[in-house]
Amino acid sequence: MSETVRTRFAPSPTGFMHVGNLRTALYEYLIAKSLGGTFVLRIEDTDQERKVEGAVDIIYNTLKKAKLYHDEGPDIGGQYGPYVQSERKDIYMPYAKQLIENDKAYYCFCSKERLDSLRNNSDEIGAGYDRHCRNLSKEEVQEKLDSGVPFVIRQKMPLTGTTTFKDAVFGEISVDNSELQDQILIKADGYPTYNFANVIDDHTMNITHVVRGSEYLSSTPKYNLLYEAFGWEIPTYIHLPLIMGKNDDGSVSKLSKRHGATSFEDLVNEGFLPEAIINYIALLGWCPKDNREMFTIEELVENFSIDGISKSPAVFDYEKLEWFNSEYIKAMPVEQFAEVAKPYFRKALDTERFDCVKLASILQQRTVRLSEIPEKIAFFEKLPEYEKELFVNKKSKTNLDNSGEMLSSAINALSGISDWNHDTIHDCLIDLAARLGVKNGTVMWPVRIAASGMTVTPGGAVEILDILGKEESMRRLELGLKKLG
RNA sequence: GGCUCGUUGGUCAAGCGGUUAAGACACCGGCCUCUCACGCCGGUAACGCGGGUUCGAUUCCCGCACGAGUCACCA
Repeated sequence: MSETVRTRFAPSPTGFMHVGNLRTALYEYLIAKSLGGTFVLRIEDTDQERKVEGAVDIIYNTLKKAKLYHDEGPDIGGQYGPYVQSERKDIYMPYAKQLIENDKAYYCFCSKERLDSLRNNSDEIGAGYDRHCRNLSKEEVQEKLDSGVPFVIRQKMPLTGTTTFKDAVFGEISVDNSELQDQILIKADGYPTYNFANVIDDHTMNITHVVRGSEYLSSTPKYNLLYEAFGWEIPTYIHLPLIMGKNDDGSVSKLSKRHGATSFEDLVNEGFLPEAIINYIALLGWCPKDNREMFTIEELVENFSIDGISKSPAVFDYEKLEWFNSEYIKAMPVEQFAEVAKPYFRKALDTERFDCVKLASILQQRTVRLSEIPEKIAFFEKLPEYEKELFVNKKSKTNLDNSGEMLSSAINALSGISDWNHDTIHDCLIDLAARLGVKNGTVMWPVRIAASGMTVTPGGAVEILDILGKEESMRRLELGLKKLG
């Protein structure tokens, strides 16, 4: 028995990574790493009907992008393998049989139909299984087994008493044993249920800290009864508060697809950076001692502690995530942001013709989600149709008359620039405003409108002209002048 | 419905018997400014209710209310 902390992330390959799952993975990783322990990846694919092709790869990719590197797992091995439950199929049955021998479990031959009718005929919700097969005689069992009647194996719950356990977050929790169903351990197809596989795997993989969502809180006593039946040491439980989503009517419920983008992939597609997502979800249910908010994954490892985990559910707030995202974007060196943003540039324009770093520099302070980049820069590629009324702006003191004058003066002045760059354009236009005795905006507004065809643009007139280049700039200014008549 | 858990501003949350009850997001002002942003300054806004315990409860206990989770051959 080693003393090291071992946690495990045990997702089912469903084809996407729900943020709730990702947060669980994150905390499991943080708990292990902050305690110098080991983080294990185990794939729980005992539900053969819900298998999804390629789903395991999504898990690997997500973990990698999120920098939640596991120490053991199906892809990298380890001394507690195999790490895929379907490959461990044979190890569960002997344990189940051992339970039967010890009178802690029993064969159940009830058909699905019988169970269904049991449910339908009961007016009470959750009436559950009637324990019909619980007291079958040895002979009856043997006879059915011999004649090949399909069976499941159910856990034999104590009918009286209470089961109590201690959770590292929620404290002591007690449940009356009479509340516990005789849950199925081994399904008719021979596969173990999650409930059973989990316990067997966690124990045989030497998991010391079981971390999971608080939806498992009320079923944990069942697992403990299993541990006790085997005489195994009960692990440390760390149940995490749920992540909620806001419904249209203002109520909240466990975050699910109807709340919008709720998988890591969705979020990335919507233009969020993995670092921002991780940083945000780290704070959903955990708070550091010093209330700090910005954390790299390494810093999270340094600062994480179990006692900072909260009990109450947290509503997932896209606006706060957006704030984190914009903070991460702003913190990048501009060249790095240009690289990250390049795929989005391509959606709007020909990246060969424009300076991506310059584009990045005007967008960096204004980007909340990467996905909104294309619409912001589309005007560089193609000047949009626009009404001449856009030239009218009260604050800049421009109107249909003076805008034309400004434009023609600007064209005049700018045409003299031989070295077309940000500074020369800037100085030229500022000088012009001074010469004409008008405020800077009176020159800049019409120029920017003519250059972009938009009232709101990333960057100002100078930046836009610079990126457009002299030739295209002059063409657009002339066009604007013509439009003003 | 039974059981389990939870309850500090709209949201995330600090607080762990005595505080002017932090901070962040959002929101609202102002400044900066060639638009929008960024940045800076400032502002609005909270302890679910009722009983105890205590000199004193947001903090401890009990009820209630509200909310959530869970009651599958899904995980």
